[in-house]
Amino acid sequence: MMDNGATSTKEERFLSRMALNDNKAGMEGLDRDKINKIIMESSKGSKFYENELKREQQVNRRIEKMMLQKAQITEQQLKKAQVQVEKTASVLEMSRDLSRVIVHVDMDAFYAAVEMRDCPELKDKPMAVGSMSMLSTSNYHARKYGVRAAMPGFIAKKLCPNLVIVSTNFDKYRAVSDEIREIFADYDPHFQPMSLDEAYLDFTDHLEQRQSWPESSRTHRYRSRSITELPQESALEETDLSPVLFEDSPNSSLGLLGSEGAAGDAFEVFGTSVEEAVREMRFRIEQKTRLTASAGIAPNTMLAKVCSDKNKPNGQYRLPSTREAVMDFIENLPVRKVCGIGKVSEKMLNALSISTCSHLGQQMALLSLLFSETSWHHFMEVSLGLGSTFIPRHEERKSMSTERTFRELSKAEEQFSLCRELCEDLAEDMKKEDLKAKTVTLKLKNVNFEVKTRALTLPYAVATVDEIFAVAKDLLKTEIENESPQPLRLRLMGVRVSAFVSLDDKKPLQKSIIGFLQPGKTESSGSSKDMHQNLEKENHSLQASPLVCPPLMQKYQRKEEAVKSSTKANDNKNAHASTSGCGGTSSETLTCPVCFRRVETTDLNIFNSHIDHCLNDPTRKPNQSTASDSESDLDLENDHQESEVVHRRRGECEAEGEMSKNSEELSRDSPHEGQQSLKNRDSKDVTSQQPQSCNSKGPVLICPVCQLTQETDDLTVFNHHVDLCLNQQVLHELGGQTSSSRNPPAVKNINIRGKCVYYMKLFSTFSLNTNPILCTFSLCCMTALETRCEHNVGILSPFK
DNA sequence: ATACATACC
DNA sequence: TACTGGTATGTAT
Repeated sequence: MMDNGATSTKEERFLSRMALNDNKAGMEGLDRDKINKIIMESSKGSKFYENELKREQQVNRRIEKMMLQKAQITEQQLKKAQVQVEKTASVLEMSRDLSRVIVHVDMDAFYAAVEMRDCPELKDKPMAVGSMSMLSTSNYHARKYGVRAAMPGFIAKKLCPNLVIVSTNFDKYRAVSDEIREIFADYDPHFQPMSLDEAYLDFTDHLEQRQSWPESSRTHRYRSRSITELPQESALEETDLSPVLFEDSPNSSLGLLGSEGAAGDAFEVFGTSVEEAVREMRFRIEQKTRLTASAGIAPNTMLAKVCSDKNKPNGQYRLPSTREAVMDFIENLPVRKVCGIGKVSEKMLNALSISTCSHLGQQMALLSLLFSETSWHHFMEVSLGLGSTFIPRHEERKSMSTERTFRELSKAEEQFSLCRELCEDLAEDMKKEDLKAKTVTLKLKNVNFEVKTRALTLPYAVATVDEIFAVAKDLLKTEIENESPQPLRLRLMGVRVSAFVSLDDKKPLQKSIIGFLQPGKTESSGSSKDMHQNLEKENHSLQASPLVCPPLMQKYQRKEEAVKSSTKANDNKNAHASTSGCGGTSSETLTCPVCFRRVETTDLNIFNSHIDHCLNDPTRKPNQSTASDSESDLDLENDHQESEVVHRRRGECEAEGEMSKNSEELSRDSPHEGQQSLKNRDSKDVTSQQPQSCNSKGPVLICPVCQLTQETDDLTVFNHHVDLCLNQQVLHELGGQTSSSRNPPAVKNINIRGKCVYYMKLFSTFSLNTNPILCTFSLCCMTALETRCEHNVGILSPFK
């Protein structure tokens, strides 16, 4: 009886893992039960099935644990969590940025569409790209049968016996991808490709310019059919493939359309609205490639991604940039649609009766108690309809790997030679990108589909076949020995390298910080380009997450970029300052990133004290100091060093909004750990925060942003104040016109903060253990940085 | 740092 | 017959 019960539960739960995923476009209204039955019948008893079952049970245990935890939560805890969550929400809310226009473009059934285009026979047949073992994608016809990506071909065949399976032609897809990317670049030169067929674009700048474009610049011709390589089918194809016009287009210029028959001369004029611009882009894609794309338009990437799916295929959807529209949109959005919430997260959330984003918002307090900080922060952003409002430039790669699946391989000898082959392939790939890595990971999957990884990090970097194989071989050998006298029965082997070091020098980091703080040194120790690269690298080691960049700092980036040109214009002056000013003798001094004065020491501890002082002393702020000429030069010089590197870097990730957010949440959300230890670590500095002038009664802290004293010694409260203050200042500053000389304080403060943050960043990189804490605010920055570095963030998503 | 899990295309 | 491959990141130890 018990057995029975357990078995039936097993089966039932198993379904959720194994069953058809019909949340993709083109899969609505299918006979799920029938499809699932076929899938089950095809899978049952296989090793794969058994393994999936095992994993499913693991997830179930995880859920049970979570439910147990949930049961132990008291009303009081929940209430307290609710307060925290609401506070965090209000801070997040303040950072909402609806000013950007983000577009997510996604080709429709990409590989399948390419194959259909090139083989008209396939046009009205259900087809898929891949193999009997695995499909990459299927056309919409096949989707009606439940055939979809990531399904093995042999099961797909059972669902749809007439299915035609075409093998992949990656070179072709890459070529098409290059074509569409050319078009993307016209709308956003910094667009971010997510795969061959998908990209995020920031349309904001394009739209601004577009307003003043003449019609001629917005006019695009239909593909000239007489030149088409496939003349006889092209007429058919055109009607077939080109539902270019959409009812939703606001000012559709139907009247200008050429007749269907007339080749060559037909053209269309597109308007200046977002919809028109995106429609134009999709039109051009189709004319150029004879393939269709779908797009989503929204104020951030997370939403844009969801929107692009909404009217797929060959459609687009715009989510207006108002809070109301966003919240309405989110309301009934299934959590599974959100990038970053997959099968498992969905199941866990479902167990808590959460299936839509509005549920997510309603249950935040609970979620904050049951999930990790990163997770619930992500949930929180999702529930508020927040996401990344800028397109992060592509980060340097963090790993490279190659793996192969094969029929059972049990002989050690063969395993070693396969391992070597993999290393050869990998070394070749590494060479193409000039990479050297310190970590080698071996991946093994046995015939029961159990996956194992074994890694080793070396004190040096490797790049050649022999070097990599030497490590991989050892790892493999250990595994074989562990299993002996049984052989390892493998079905997959893979080798991955990670922890890359930059090929040129890879100097000790300590040197770089000195270099950075010694303006003259840039010139003397190498070209500024080298410096740039060094810093860039260090930067990358810190760039935890390319995904979620908070709105505020994103703004900085754009701002800094705007400033960059003017900074560059000062290059002459800078060069002058650093050579004639103090270039040669600066090896004994460091430049304070707060006051920009030289500090005559090379002792970082002393220097650190100076900065402590500076941060707490308003008169040291450059905008208030009596900026003599020489100081201005220093200032510029400093900027010169930073212009290329720091400014970009700032924008990239160490977003200030994120910092305040992180620190804010960190300090409150993990009272046991974060806040407590922070406070302990900081107690001395809190005291030092107290203004010398005001050594009065109650505890007082000075806000580094508004400079006003805050009558509290509660770091959480103070922290919150600083966050609010910062947000307000930044928003105000950015909301207003260009920073006229009328309004320097805010700007200056921001800059100071930027440098301060950067400074902290360096320090956290170099693990300077002595006096790492400069002041409460810096601590927040630093903590936030550390948090970032350790936990990364995602997404926003997609990604955040 | 390592291992394993989740997610995305 | 037959359930991928590549990359990044989150979670746990």
